[in-house]
Amino acid sequence: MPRRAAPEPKPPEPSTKEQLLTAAEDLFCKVGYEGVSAGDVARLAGVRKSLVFYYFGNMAGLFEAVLERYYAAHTQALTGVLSADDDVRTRMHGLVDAYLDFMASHARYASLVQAQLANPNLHPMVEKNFGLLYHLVEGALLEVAPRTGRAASRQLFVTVSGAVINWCTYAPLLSRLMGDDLLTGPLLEERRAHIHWLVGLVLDALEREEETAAKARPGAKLNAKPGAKLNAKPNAKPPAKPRQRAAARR
Amino acid sequence: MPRRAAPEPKPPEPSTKEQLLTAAEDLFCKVGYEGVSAGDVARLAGVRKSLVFYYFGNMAGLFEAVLERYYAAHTQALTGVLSADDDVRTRMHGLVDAYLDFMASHARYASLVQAQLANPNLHPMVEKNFGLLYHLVEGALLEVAPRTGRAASRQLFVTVSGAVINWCTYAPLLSRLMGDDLLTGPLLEERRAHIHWLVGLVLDALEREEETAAKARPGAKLNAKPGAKLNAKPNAKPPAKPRQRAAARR
DNA sequence: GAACAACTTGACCGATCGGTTCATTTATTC
DNA sequence: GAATAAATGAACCGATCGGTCAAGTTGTTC
Repeated sequence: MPRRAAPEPKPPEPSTKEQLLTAAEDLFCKVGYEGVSAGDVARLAGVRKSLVFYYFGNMAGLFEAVLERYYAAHTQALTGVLSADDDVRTRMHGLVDAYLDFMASHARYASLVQAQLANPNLHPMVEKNFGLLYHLVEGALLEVAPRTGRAASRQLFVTVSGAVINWCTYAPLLSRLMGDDLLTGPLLEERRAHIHWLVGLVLDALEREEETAAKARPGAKLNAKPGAKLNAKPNAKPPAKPRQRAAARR
Repeated sequence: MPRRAAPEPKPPEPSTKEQLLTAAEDLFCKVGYEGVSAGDVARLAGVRKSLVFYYFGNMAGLFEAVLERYYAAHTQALTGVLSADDDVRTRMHGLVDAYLDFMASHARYASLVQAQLANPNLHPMVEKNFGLLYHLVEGALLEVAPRTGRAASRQLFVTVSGAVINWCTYAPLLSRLMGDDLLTGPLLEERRAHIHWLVGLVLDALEREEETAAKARPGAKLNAKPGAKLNAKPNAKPPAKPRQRAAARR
């Protein structure tokens, strides 16, 4: 009973391929790519090992299929907020919320990808998708930050993404040290407030720097440089309910 | 010719054990713990595989020996600056410098440890040493930050350590995207300036918050709370040459 | 029901792995 | 130089791995 096209569409009953994919997700996240064998995946999925190779060719193919799922969700989570037409400040805070929520609810993936990124001979698909996400986010940051220097968009990218991701990847470890779960409840909200606070400090500072730079500029050219676009509402919090969670911000 | 004790003490000529250790360092950092076999290590060291087990018992023992070396250096790099008797602001910036310099020059280790930290079933020695470093740094941050809340020391720990470490672990990948090496030259200095700038923003904000909190407090108890100790030199840069590199700070 | 494709099974293969065993060599000590 | 312990080399073992293959089963189409 491999396919359930017409007969009984009510309970979609995951296909063997999907069962394998789900099992592989579980295991990859639990013990990393290198630690998973085809037999493990098949056993968890309740099928024979050879089906792994029937459906995915080899282990790398299986891994790519899992990564594909993850990156699709990841990209979608970010493009949503970045394409909103809020003012830039709201969009930045929205990015933080979207990023943190996504990572907190996909923390196991975060660890999987982080382990891959730390691996010098990383999978081409990880490199490709990381590059895409980098250009996406760094490009968005160029709206408020210069291209180079101590406040460069590339610097902010590493800092902010690290602030989000490391909280999630360190979660299993830090939860033991702190005695509470980092990915839910008060500690997650404390993290959210922390990052929003930080982003606020950075945006304020960028704004001040732009102001002094504009004052120093003899010709009164306004809004001509990156960083100028955010002087609409200096130092204000995002205008009421930018995401579903705005309570803990200030 | 295994031992060179008395005969020719001039060229110390690394013992077989040290050759194995060095080879293991190389390989672990290059392909991660799981990706290294005893035969690989022995081949690189130019000896037989059985010697790995003769000297280290098993692969885990070899890994522990490598980690021991690394963590000793890591801990020493941090305790040095943290025990200095500079004012707290200088000490914080010194911590950043020490941390960044150490990580940039041990980037391969950073990736190795990061991959381990992202691994859910991590090695006990990694967990132990991470805990020690966490308590060391988080304890130091308690001097300037509260224990809980959006600016909590534990929050700052994750943010600052992530800002340093991720730059180094992402380096192989980002260097390709940025077209220049992240771990040397101008990009490393840009990173240094960025983190110092960020730390400065955070310390300034903590100071302001402490001031307003003190004003709100009816009894004029000064310097009673964490965060109070840094109001000696508000918003000033560290007093001239706190580390060997203070040029790029401001 | 014949033909066909999609799916599934279970046995199998060569390679590699961590680890062991044991004989041999080397340096040291008396 | 005999005795001894440390160090080394070489062959080997059982287990597991990724991957293949041929044979079978099941569902679909005519």
